[in-house]
Amino acid sequence: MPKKVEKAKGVAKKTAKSASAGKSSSKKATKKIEKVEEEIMLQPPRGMRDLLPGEQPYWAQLRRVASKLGHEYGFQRIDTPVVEYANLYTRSIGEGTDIVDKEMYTFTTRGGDKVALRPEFTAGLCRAYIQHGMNVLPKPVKLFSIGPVYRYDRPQEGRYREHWQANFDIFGEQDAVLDAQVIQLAHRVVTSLGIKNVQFQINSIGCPKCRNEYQDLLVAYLESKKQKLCQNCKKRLETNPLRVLDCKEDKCMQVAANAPQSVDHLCNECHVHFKSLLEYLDELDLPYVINPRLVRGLSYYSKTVFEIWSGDEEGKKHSLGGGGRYDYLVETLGGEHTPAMGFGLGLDRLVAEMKRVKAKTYVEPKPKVFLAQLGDLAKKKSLKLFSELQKNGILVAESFGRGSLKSQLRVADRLGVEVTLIVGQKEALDETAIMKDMVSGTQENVSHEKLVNAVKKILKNNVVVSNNVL
RNA sequence: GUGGCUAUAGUUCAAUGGUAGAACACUGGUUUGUGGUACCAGGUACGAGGGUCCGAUUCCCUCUAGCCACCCCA
Repeated sequence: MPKKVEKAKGVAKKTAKSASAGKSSSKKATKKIEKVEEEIMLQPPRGMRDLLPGEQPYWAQLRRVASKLGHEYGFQRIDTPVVEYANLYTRSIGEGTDIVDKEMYTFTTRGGDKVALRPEFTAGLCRAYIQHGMNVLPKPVKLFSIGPVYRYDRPQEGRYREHWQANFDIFGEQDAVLDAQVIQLAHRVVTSLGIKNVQFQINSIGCPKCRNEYQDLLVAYLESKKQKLCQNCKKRLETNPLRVLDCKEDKCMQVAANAPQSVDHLCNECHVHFKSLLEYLDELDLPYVINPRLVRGLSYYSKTVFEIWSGDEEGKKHSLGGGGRYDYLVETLGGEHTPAMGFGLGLDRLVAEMKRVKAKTYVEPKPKVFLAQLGDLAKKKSLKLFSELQKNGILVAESFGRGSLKSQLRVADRLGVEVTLIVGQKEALDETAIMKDMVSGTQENVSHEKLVNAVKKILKNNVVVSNNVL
């Protein structure tokens, strides 16, 4: 029986004990009690986690870098719902893909609608693009999103059921220069975070026309070697033959090594497109390799596909993000023909990587002034003083809930403030405060109206000493 | 979805077939309105369910969760 982890332990234990003491005679009764006291699971659902204050500096830095660069490249922020109708994804990502077949968070609403938590951004963006008639906007339309996405996967390092992505998509432009620019942007985001060891894997899977021709060739080839493939790949042969190229089984890799490659069977248009992309990339001085076996798990891609790999020393590599061109998706979903290109970055993995390389983080400015109070009257006065100081641009910390001056000063010290203002009964009565310089230890009495300037003066003098926060 | 390892205070770790300790952290105090250090005091834990046993946190089973590998991807 999958029972819950119970943390209301005292209660729960008593229930359990009285249950066993009462034996079978009171089974029904105990069951009822258990139901009433239905335990709260003091943990999130599997594969989901809290991002605690301690690691927010990494996330803040990440958000800043991503949205700043997005802005500089002309992207506009858009937020689409976390939940969409499930068939939006089955239609776009495609049946036969792992995402749709086994990783979708699908459920039925009270109203009977089949919906799903978004497994990625692109489909929702396309829906919004079509719905709001963005095709009338000057092209290209560049959209940027950041938020959680969901995959019902089995969790392990760097893989969560709820994870965050930053997503960049460009609609309405088919020129390969955009592909290059998108890849450049991805590169700049990652390197701006201080992550150095990355490599881009690039491939072209052609357009529907040449891919179908290629796929026929591939299937014919694979059929001839069918005995040598693993169980999974035998199935893939029916559902998603391209993925056989991606299989990590030794025998499949051997078969794949001699398989026809999509790059060799591109139609003229796709060939030219890929070639010019590579020419642009060569201009960019960016670490990429052509990986003819890179396929990607979403079936809407055409022509360019790419992934960003981080390689740490031990050769253990994992994907930080990926994307590609999807010239036919908008059309598939019912819009007008709109070439498009985009990519997503896995923020959880970027943060992990940032930690690994001890990347720069963004820390909110810390208060340099502490306001201590003593006694009822002083407490009343200091609440107002607190906001007065802040209105004048002085960040103030406090611990109003504490009584003794000693404990307040201890907190002040631990926060590393430079000035502590002390308001006691006496000061409260004559509208003054003791201004204590925490560095030198000296203190003086200052009237309320002179306080702001006096504090600013001390902070200014101390600036050189304490400017090492960021 | 498959396989392996793990599960003790907020955290990092101990010990034990007779219901558990430390460190750090937290709260308060060390005379009356002044910081670090030191000292004192205090609260908090055996993931859940079942079995073996006089007795289980300890042994066994199941579940759950976490980690790792596969798979897949971000």
